[in-house]
Amino acid sequence: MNKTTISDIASKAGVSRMTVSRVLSGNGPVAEETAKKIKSIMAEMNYQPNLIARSLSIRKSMNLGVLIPKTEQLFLDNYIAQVLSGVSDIAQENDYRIMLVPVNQSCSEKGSYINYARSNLFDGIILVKAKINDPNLPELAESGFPFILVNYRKNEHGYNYVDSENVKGAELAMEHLYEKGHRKIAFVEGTKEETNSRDRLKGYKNSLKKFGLEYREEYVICGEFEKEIAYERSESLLNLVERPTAIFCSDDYMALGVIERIKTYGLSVPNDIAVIGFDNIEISQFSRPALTTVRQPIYEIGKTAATALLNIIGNKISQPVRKILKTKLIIREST
Amino acid sequence: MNKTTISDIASKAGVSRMTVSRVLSGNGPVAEETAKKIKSIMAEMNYQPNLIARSLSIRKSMNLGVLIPKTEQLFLDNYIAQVLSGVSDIAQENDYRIMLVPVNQSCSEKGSYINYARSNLFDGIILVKAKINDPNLPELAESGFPFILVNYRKNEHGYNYVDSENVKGAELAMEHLYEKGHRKIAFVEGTKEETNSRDRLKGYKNSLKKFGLEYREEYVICGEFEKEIAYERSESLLNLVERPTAIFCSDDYMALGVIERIKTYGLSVPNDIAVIGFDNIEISQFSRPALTTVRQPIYEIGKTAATALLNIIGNKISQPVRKILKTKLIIREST
DNA sequence: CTTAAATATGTTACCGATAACAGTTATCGG
DNA sequence: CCGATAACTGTTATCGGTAACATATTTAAG
Repeated sequence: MNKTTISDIASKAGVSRMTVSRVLSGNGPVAEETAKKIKSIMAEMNYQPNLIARSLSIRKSMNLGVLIPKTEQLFLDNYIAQVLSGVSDIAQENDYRIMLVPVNQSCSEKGSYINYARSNLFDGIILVKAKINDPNLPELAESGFPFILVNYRKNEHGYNYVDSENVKGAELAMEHLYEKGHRKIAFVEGTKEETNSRDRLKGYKNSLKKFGLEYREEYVICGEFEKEIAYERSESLLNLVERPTAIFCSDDYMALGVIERIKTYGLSVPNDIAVIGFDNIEISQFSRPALTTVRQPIYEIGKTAATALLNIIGNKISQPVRKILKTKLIIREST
Repeated sequence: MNKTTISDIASKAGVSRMTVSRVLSGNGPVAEETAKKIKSIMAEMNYQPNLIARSLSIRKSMNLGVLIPKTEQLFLDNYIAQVLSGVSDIAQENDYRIMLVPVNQSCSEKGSYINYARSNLFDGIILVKAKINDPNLPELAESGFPFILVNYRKNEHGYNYVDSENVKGAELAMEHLYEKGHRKIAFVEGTKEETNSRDRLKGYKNSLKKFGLEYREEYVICGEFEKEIAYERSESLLNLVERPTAIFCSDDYMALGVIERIKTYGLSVPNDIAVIGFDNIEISQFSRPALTTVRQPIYEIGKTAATALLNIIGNKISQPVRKILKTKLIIREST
């Protein structure tokens, strides 16, 4: 399969490569007759421009890099899948392509993905679920390379982000539990390394204060945003003498793990213990009991991030992008 | 952010660009001292090679294109997410990158994605869930461009594929239903345009014959592999005078839709009607009742496809790739 | 009818890397 | 001590496009 190049077309049409290039791009005048001839030759020879060569020439890759923390079976994470859907839709509308880059969780290695910015592979980067102590971030921000954070909030110079109302979302969840009569409410943290996890904890604490409830250390455990870990560690909550009557989990996956563990104790959700999640992933409506949760508009977050990134790339924006999307309580059966 | 190029490094080090290139690739001899100096300058200047330029030069993009049928919220499809996970893992191991390309369902437009093959963007293509009458396929096969089909079987010259045992998988499901005592078994087809859907239908028919059961047209409906459509159309099954006692669905999403519909009739699954799915997507274990289904090793399919594709690209393989992975019955509560 | 502007096309250089070939110097065996 | 080989480095051309400038031909305006 030897590719047809612009030179092949040019020589067959008896014109210079430049004339062919003009037909391709539509810029610059070409005689109607010439253009017609060139077009027919292109069709006949199945010509497709070499996009790599074009990228090199115009100094734009027409690619967006989507960097996601590398985990096992990457895309099974429904959250990431939804973000990707949003990004993909916007990219397509703008003739951009998407390149997936799983980056190592252990973000300690410096220069691990800042190098992608320097590799000319992407015109911009979408960083999903960045970690708070990620040493690449300051470097990236300083470099001026177009990038945007998804679900990571940082109000410093050079940072752009799209996030959802995590603090308020957590408060919504807590209000709901409080109204249901719960006073002993435990909290399952995600990872301490992500801003949205911290924000949800903050919302939890805010609410306790507001309702005049005591903050108890033994009521807070860390589930690392993983179902299995939440399953394991929730044991400590269930063994407490003053067992909580409700458990607020920082994400749905952990909520599912916690519910599973509660069942092993022969306890019922929500009668013995109510459980609420966060995110509203696809499964939450199918699990049993169906999960009460706080909806994040994840697909919209992806769309918003991609749109903003394209604006940054196109220099259509001067101010930093800092968007916070609304969350919403979705009441089902687990509370 | 002006990128440092190989020329910058070369002139700063007082050598030719070629020497720098040799240090980069590790091919060709470079004096230890020179190499050291060049490396330190590269580090100092934050040099990263322009991968676009390199691609043009070596005539390899180091990208795999993953073409998936464009649907709403693309990546929510758990099947695609699992394939992607597998592909991504293998790609990473081999320093390849993944580019996602949603392609229009209406595959009628000729040349829609064959052009990707000619654009030099990819070294190979993974085609997920191709349609039977896709006019691009023969053209692609003829072109000799490296590609592999996932869940599409076609034993013709130029076609490579990875699929699972769909016929046998369907027979496993039918056996299970038969053993459970069911004699009136309905079938919900996926789309007639995919080979795996046809294969499952074939397995259904095979089993009917084997068990001496009559094939009834009114027992077969088409759900287009969509939960909502299956929900709608399953009505016709439930309204039959001789209502089926079991419904075999070509995929899990449709099974979920069917179960939902059965519930609206005030009937119970599995007591009144048993339902079995296909795929074993993530949700199937969470739904209620938990879904009995036929597991496809989707993640492995992705891995296998990517591995094979890389072999084809590297010319390490001369024979067509035709792999069929095993399916397995997973019994839960819906039967 | 002349000149300026618009149209149509070509030339040269360049994007940033690598391949192929060509020197030059150092090393080694006989 | 000399020729041969290996080690090191450079030169030139090329991948397939596009930008900037130059030139030739029309067309329009005065």
